[in-house]
Amino acid sequence: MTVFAAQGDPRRTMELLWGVAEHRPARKRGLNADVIVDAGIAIADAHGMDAVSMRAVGERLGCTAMALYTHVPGKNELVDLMYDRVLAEIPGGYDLGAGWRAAVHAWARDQWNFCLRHPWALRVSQARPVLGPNEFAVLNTLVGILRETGLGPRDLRPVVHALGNHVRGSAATVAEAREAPAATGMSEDDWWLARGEEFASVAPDFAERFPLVVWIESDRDPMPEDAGYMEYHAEEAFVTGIDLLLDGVETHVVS
Amino acid sequence: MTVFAAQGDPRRTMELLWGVAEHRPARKRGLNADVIVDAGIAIADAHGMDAVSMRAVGERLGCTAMALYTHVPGKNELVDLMYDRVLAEIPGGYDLGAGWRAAVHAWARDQWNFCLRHPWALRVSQARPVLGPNEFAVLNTLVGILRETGLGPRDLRPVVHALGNHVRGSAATVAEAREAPAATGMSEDDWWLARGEEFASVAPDFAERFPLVVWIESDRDPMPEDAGYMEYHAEEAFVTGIDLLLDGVETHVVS
DNA sequence: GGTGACTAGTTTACAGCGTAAAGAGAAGGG
DNA sequence: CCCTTCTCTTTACGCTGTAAACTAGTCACC
Repeated sequence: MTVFAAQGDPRRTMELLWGVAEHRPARKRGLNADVIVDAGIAIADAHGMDAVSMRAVGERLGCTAMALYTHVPGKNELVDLMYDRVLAEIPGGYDLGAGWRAAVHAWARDQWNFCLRHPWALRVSQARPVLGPNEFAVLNTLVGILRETGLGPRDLRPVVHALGNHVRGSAATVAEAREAPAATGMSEDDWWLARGEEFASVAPDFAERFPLVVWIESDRDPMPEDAGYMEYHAEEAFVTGIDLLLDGVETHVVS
Repeated sequence: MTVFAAQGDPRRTMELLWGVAEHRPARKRGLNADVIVDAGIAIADAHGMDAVSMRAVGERLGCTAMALYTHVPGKNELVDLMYDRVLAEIPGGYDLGAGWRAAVHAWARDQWNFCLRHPWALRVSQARPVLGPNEFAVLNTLVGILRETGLGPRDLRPVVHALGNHVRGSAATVAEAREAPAATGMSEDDWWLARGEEFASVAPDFAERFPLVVWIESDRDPMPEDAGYMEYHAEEAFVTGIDLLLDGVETHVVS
């Protein structure tokens, strides 16, 4: 399920996001939006987004699924709140002493780590932003770094998009590679082995049909033994890709 | 639901993908893997990935959901087959007469159009590739263009990843923006309006808290009236982002 | 203090999902 | 003609988000 930003009762959701919901201290019996969001995050971190069901969250809190609806408008809104909450982990200030390139790399690295710590966050739609405070804080920080290039908003907007796409895309590959064994009941090695065997028998003329695929996959460094195939190559492509983008940015800076 | 490449009976799935399954012509009563895949694609194109259920596919073909299991191992495998089938639409040859930059742009444009024609294809996991013939054909084509740069596999692999991430990321934003109204029952304009109103009341100090967000969003050309907000800006960022990447590639070519 | 309003939480129910298991009915070979 | 084999249907299970109705506990007020 792709998760869309909340549709029902936008006011209530925004109030919860920005923390201006009137905190009803009276008559609280333990349950409130905060602990529900925490429980959701704990489940998502441990077992993935698909494991986050209203029943599962309720069970973790010792109540029924329906009890949650008193404090949270619905599941979509719960996911929005979870998303904005974890975004707060991302640091807000980067040292610009070593130049904007180094700062962007540090930012990208933090973003990457964040995505792997909370892979489910990658499933929240970017098309209808959650519009929570921490989402803006992250953007504000990145723009603060990029402004050091001396470029203006028109030039920097595509950079922001491209960086975000690259981080999210690379991280998604790794995140899915990690989720897959649990979802399919097959480890990465087993999967590639099983696929590879079938592969040879089903497409014996592979090298003739796709010579350039063989070419692009050639000339690789040997992989560390303990690394997952997809994971290792995705991380490599992630770092090099950031550099590629920044090389492109630099060509505009010089001019 | 993120769709993972098939786990059950890899042999059968690979045979179906590569078309070497023994075509059982005898005793066919209309139903076979091909028409099932076509029906799935038709539903997905018209109503999105979430509308593709075994029951829905069955209904479109005038049979029950369970009848499909005779011809297709399961839903994950059906989606894999749908994915590889539509990938065949992507052209296989690009004119290199105008240089590799123009060819990459043409490739990216075709890829972009493909993603918007079949937005559900963006939901197929990249971590466990489907390994169908058309997936390799697309890669083969792109590498054929990029090799014109004169760079080797080690340099080009990150380029392939970054291009793919950027196209997919940009297209996903648009695709989700188009899906969202149906999923949330609220048009894009209504949604932004409703959110915007709450926004002002809930975060009146926005400009002071996130000055750089305000800055980066400034200095925009006026938007065409008939364009969706997200859609318009995502396409703009897509095209400019490709150029940015290629600028980066070019710095390596010259050296 | 009694009483009505409000609120938090439970119970039940519904329509949808993927698919396992078993049965029905037709086609083809001996 | 019978028996095997294959296609398709029926039924069922456990899962999902959440609407609706109900229960119980707390507070304000006459």
